[in-house]
Amino acid sequence: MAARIDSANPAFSLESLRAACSTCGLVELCLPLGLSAAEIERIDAIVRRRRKIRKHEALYHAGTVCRALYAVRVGFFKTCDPESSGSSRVFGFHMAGELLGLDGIAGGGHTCEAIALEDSEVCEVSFEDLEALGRELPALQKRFHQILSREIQRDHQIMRVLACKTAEQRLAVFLLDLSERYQIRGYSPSSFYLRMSREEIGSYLGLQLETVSRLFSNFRKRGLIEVERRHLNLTDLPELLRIASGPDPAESAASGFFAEAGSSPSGRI
Amino acid sequence: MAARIDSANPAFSLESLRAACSTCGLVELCLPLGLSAAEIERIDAIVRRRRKIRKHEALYHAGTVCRALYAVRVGFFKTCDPESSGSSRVFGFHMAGELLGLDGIAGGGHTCEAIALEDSEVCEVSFEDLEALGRELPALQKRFHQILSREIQRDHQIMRVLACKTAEQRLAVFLLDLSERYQIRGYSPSSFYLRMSREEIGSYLGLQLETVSRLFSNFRKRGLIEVERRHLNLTDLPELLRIASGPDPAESAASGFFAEAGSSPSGRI
DNA sequence: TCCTGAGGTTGACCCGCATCAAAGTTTGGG
DNA sequence: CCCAAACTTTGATGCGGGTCAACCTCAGGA
Repeated sequence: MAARIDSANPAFSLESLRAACSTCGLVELCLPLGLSAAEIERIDAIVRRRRKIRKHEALYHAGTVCRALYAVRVGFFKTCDPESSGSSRVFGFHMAGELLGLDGIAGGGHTCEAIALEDSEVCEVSFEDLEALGRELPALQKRFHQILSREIQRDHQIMRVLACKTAEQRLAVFLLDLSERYQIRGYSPSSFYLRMSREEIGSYLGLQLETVSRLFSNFRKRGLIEVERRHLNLTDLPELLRIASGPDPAESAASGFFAEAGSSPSGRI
Repeated sequence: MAARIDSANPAFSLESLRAACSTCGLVELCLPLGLSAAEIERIDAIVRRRRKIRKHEALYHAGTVCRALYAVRVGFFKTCDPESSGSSRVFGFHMAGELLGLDGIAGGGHTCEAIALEDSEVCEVSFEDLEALGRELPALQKRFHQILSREIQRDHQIMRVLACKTAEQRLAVFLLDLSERYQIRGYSPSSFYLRMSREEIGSYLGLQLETVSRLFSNFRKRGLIEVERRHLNLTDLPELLRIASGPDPAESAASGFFAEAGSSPSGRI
């Protein structure tokens, strides 16, 4: 699954087990983006360990006072409210190269939990160490602030969708977002597996699972997608884009969700 | 209006016009929270100027590449999508001591604009300077990260509300949030003026202005509030809390919005 | 192999809120 | 002082999507 990116590594060596960023194919997506080789080696030193998280297991729980960040190396996560009360609200889905745990920085522990949706692997970075190194490497400091700020931007986009868009628009936005993020990582933007259930999609988009299911069927009938269980084929990206940006194609589409998200390869990150 | 807080200052002096944080009554809310007197004096040096923004004027526009942050000193702001298309989506309301412009850090300019809802005043801090000083003062660096992280936490709470709550719950959550933030600033938690229109409230909560108006009337009839145009009196805070946290009082209320927001004086900041 | 439970699809019904409409109220400018 | 525009309230109506329910498929375990 992640072969295409991992193949950028020289090989599966001892080196790649100990060190981290210097030999990682995700260097162009993750924390070290834009840093020099020398700077990246400094980061290697604070990446404590790589943790493997099995499907359905938690990387961290809500309330945990773990003062660390996690970079997804392999796999797929969701962040959500504690599962204690059955249907927990999903805040986001997280792919390789994305940082988890940004909500825990403010103190008082994580406000949500991170669950692996497939067997995954993360790099753990002590937040203390990251701050300390940031004081030495302005480029790292700036990069970290950029990541935090972009998370805020992204949350705003989700708020836009939740507050203003119809169910149909929400699903189109969601599929296009996934598409773009897969493309950035070197995968097909139009054909991929959904790692999450209909219920998790619905929770993320503020919809019921039945509505999500109906919309998939509806999109299929209109020839926009092919869908078989969790395998998905986006067969009409332009039309999906039109749906996502608003019901009225004549509208100048000035400030639609994807007017910004699409103008530059923002994706997550 | 802001007299109660400003009265903490020695006087309206020349000093208070030039310097900033050292003589500011908001020191316990704003960027310098938790820093030593010596550290705060260092911050004074990078607070470039104080800008006055008149009601309805913009502090910054979307797309502006201004690399600065703004701390609200006096007044009240909304952040929203560009007003170009009439009804612009509101992302948040911002009171004294809160930081604006966090979305602009990621580069590519601000993604939204900040409009004053009353005559206001902000302190401008160059983001470059803040990063540089953060490298010297770990406490400042940590405080800044805390602010960014808390903004993310807060956005998650808004997403929770938008995705899961009914109109009635949303308005109750909104009123209680305002109440708490006024209280933190030394004002009455139960009696205050709304600085924003029904339409702006609706935009923020993902509702139509008519729905907001109807809910105000409904709450009035139920004896929860007294409302006269924009003056508001919360006469039954416990019941508002019950409404906000969920329809079922028997529910353990484990992960409701205000289970967290209420347990500690989080407010904004 | 069957059994079981989780996940997915589809239908029927209806409620909450959007939408359209109209009238009252306040504010600010000439 | 008056007028126009902005804001607010309230009513009538309709639809999008929530809710309840039934059935189907698939994966994993005994």
